[in-house]
Amino acid sequence: MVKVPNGRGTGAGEEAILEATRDLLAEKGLQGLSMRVVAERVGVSATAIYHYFENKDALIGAVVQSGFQRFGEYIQQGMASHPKGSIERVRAVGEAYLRFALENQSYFRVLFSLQHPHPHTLDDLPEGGGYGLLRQTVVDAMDAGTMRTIDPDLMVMFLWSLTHGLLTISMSCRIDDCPEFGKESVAQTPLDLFHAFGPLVREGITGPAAAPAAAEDKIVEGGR
Amino acid sequence: MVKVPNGRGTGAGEEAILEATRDLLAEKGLQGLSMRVVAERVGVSATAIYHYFENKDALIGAVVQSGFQRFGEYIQQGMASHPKGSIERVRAVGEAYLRFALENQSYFRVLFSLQHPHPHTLDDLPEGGGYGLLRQTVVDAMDAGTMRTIDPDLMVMFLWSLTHGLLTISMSCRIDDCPEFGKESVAQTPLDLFHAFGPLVREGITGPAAAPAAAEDKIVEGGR
DNA sequence: CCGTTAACCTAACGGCGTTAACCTACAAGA
DNA sequence: TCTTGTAGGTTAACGCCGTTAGGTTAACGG
Repeated sequence: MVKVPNGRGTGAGEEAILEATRDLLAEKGLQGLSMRVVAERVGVSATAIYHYFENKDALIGAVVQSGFQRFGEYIQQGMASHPKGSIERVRAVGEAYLRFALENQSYFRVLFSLQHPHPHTLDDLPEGGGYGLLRQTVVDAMDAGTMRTIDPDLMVMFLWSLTHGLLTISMSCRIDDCPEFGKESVAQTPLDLFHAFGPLVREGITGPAAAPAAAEDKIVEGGR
Repeated sequence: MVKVPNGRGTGAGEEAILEATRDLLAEKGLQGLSMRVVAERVGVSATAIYHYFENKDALIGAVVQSGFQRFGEYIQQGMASHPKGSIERVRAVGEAYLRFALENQSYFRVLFSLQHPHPHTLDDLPEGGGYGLLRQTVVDAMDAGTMRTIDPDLMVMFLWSLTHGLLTISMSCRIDDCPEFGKESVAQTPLDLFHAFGPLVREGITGPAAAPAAAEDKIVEGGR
C-alpha cells in the first residue's frame, strides 16, 4: 500500500501537526506548547497526535530535526558567500550561526536546550548538526594556508565554542531586556561582539604578532 | 517581631524548603522538581511553600541565587591559587568555571537555562554572576603586562564565551553518553579541551607569533 | 484573657501528558 | 457483494501538576 492521501478528517496528517508545532514554538516558545494546543490549531483532538508521534518528546524531536535542517541551510548559505579556503568563509560560517540563532530564537533555545538534550549525538543530525560543514571549512582554510594547521577538530571546537558561548550567554539574559550584558564600552549586540572578537581570535590574547607597538591605545575595533 | 523560630510544625521553615529544593534539583534535575515533591521531602503540604515563596518560579529563583553564590566561591578559589596579574590566574578562573559546571551539573543547567532566564540581569547577582571577578582578574593581567591591553569587557566576553560555549555544547549532548562529541583525535573531556585551547587562545588561530612583519598577511578582515 | 498572626492544613480548580476504548470511512481480497 | 483490516480519528478518564480559597492551630504581645 502506498499511503493514500486522507481517509477522512480535516487535518492534513503528520505534516500539518509538524507545521503547527513549529509555528507555536516560534510564537509562544516551548512553554506555550502543549499537545492540546497543537491539536486545536490543527483542528483535531489532542490524542490524534499520538497516531503520528509516540509522545510529546518525539514530536518535539521531529521539530528539532527539521530545525537542524534549516540550521544547515543557514550555514551553507554563509559558506557560499566567500571563496573556499579563505578566512572570510570561516568567519561567514560563524555569522550564519549567529543569524540563525537570532532569527529563530525559539528554535535555537530548544535545539541547544540544556534541559532535555534531544538528539543525543551529533551523528544522527543532518550534516552532523552543522559540525561537518564547519569542519570542512576549517580544513579548506588550513590547506590554503590561511589558518594555522592543527587538529581540525580542535579548531572546530574552539570556534564553535566561542560562537555558541557568545550566543547562549546573550540569550540567558533574554537578550533584549538585558542591557547590562553588553557594557557601555563594548559592542551591544552579539553580532557586534562577534566582529569585535576578530583580532583576539586571529592574534590571541597575549598580543598581536610580536609588536606591542601595533597595539595603539584602544583596539576596541569599530566592527563595521 | 524578630522571627521566632517555629510556631509549631515539623519543617524548619524557609531554609528547609530551600535545602530540599537544592537537593532535589541535584538529584533529579529540574524535571523531577514539583511543589508536591519538595513539600513531601520537607514534611509539609505543598501549599505550605506558598507562605515563603510566591510561586514555583520564585522558589527556583531563590535557589538560583544561592547557586550563583556557590559559583562565585568556585571562582574565588580558582583565583586564590595563582598570583595576581599572572596569566595562570586567568586560566585558573576558567578552570574553576568548568569545575563548578561539572560538579554541579543540575545547577548549571538551571542557572544558564535558555528557557526561563531567571535573574534577567548580571547586576542583581552576587559578584555579578562571576563577571566582576573575572573582569578584575583580566584587568590585573593587563596591568601586569601578561595580557594584551584592550577593552577589558571585550576580553572578558571573549574568554567567558569560549568557556561557556565549550560547556554548553558538551552538556547539550548529556556529556557522558555522547562519545561522538569529542572526536577520537581530540581530547575527550571538556577540561582536556579547555587545556588544548591554550595555544589557540594565547597565539590566535592564524599561527604562533611566527609572523614577524605585523599584519600584511591576511588581515583582510578588520570590518565589513 | 483576648486579639493577632505565623505556620500550617484540606479541598478544589483547571490544565497537563497519556492511556483505553470505541467509532468510522474506505480500500482490498474473497 | 460482502467481509475485513486499517488509517485516522473520537470521548472519557487517570494521575500528575501549579495554584487558590478558606479554615485551623498554637504561640506571642498587650
